[in-house]
Amino acid sequence: MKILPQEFYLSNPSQVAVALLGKKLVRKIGNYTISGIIVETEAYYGKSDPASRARKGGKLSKIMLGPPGRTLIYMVHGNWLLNIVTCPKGVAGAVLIRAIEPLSGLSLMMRNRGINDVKKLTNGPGRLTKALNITNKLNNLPVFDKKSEITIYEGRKISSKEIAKSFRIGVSKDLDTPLRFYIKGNPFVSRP
DNA sequence: AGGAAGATCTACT
DNA sequence: GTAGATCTTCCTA
Repeated sequence: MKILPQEFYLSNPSQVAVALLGKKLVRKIGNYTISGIIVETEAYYGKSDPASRARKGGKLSKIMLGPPGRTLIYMVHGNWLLNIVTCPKGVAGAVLIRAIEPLSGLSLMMRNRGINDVKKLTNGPGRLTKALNITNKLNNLPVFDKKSEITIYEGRKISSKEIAKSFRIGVSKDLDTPLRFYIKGNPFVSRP
């Protein structure tokens, strides 16, 4: 299976968010591998976006302004959230991975989460980072590099008919445009 | 040094 | 459906 090149992440956040649906997220831990299909994403912009962390400045906005195709990880309400940086260097943008459909490494995920219910394993941004054991140590890693602990590969082709969109979830101030995208009818999305 | 906010989760009714 | 726990980062004094 082919790894996605860095150019894949050059375009604007909402385009990349749609394109990431159906792709395969791979997490390597030592000799073990956990993988899943991305089924739900959200797009975030720069300072024009009231919900974006780039607005506050600091270390995170530096990563967001950096080159695309890198991980951006940070904590909210005691949960780590996984994002991928988009847009060329100098432009702020990111895509939040909200949910995946587990493919392999199920038993390891269950151990990390402490539950046995597969449907609740990765159907939320904080849940999936716990299942994949993602922390801020993995910040700023290139996901287009085979050697990284987090990588994204070509997955299943998704037709535009299968894609649904809505407003973002949990944000205090949203924009006028729907920026959340998910695969219609998939049981692993956080909210139908 | 202290405090508040925040793109959430779980448990309980 | 709602309440409370959660913890890192950034802002202010």
